[in-house]
Amino acid sequence: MRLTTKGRFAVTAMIDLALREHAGPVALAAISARQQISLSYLEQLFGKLRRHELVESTRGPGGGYSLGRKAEDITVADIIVAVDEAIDATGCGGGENCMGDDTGRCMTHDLWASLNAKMLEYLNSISLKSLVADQLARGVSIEEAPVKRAISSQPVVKPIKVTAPNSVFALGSVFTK
Amino acid sequence: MRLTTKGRFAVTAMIDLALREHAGPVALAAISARQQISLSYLEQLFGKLRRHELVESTRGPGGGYSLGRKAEDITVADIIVAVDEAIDATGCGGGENCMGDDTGRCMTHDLWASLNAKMLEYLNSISLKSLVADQLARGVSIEEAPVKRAISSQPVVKPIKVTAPNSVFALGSVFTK
DNA sequence: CTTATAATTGAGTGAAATACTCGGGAAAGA
DNA sequence: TCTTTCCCGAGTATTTCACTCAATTATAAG
Repeated sequence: MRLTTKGRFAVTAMIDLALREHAGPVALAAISARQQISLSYLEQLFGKLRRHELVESTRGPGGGYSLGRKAEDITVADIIVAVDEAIDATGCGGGENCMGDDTGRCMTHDLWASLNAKMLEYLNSISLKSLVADQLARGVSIEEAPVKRAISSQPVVKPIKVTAPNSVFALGSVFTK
Repeated sequence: MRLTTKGRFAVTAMIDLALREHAGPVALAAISARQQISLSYLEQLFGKLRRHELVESTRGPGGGYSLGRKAEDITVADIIVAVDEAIDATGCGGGENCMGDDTGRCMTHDLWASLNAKMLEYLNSISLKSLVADQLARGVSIEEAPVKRAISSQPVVKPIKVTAPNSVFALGSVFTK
């Protein structure tokens, strides 16, 4: 597994969805507006989420997405894995000898595998429901999105683009070398 | 903080160094040969490790690198942070409002901050000394590196290049958006 | 002093992934 | 039919990663 801004967006979008799906499907356009995530990008993310059965789609007017199962049965790890397409977590593959030594496994194999397990365990311990509860506790308005200032509906301040991964975590997985 | 193959190489190299520094400085060329890491790349990594005082250098013939402090006082987190240049771990910066909602912090702020803390805590709990002990227990030979096969000293099998990050973990940090 | 060794520095490079956009299409309700 | 909304594949710009190359400085041995 791996965590990028893509995963962060996905989790954010899923929280947004979970917060308002009680009144029927939520359209991506609405999430896009509220969370300031590009619609096209959201479509891409929700395509993956749907294929992993984390959400269900309803087409046509009044349509949108709803959760594929109960919020308490969806974990952060589920979401991340869905959008970031988990890669072989163990790293350096089973048989390959990934180092200069003559021992079978590389010196850091256990270390990374263990770290990976820890992360997964943690992210798996957090359900979407608990994240939603956090938001409610903090008092987010489930109602309509905070409408944009009237006059210049599109503020001149252009959104700062983050093209790069600007990652906090990124750990080698396909340990070819 | 973030974890890439760069960090993995650094940890591997540090283990190698810790394993053999008892007999004086270890040259990068030796580590390069044993761990199959490009010398130029190691130079880059050790430049950073030195600036973070994790290693000390000795120039000239017979020179090389030695640990900057005791192996039990160097953690995996120290090494990762040194080479991957920790970026603001909290993400989405203190004052910036990083979302469409009107609450101060973004909906996932606490989540990532917490995950980051967990990882750091874990990586900080593992000392270089313990990694070295693991290797010794597994029976690595501290003696000379397994010398390359005589005839074709450079095997025709060219090392598989891993240009990409091939990351397991990568989480947004500079949450500009 | 000379020479070889080894660290030190800085700039540069290719590939690949990330973070998107774009455009057309297909289902479903009004 | 017309609009809304999901659906999907292709394309693109920027960045980072992983790594190389060239030149320099410091030190010890001869």
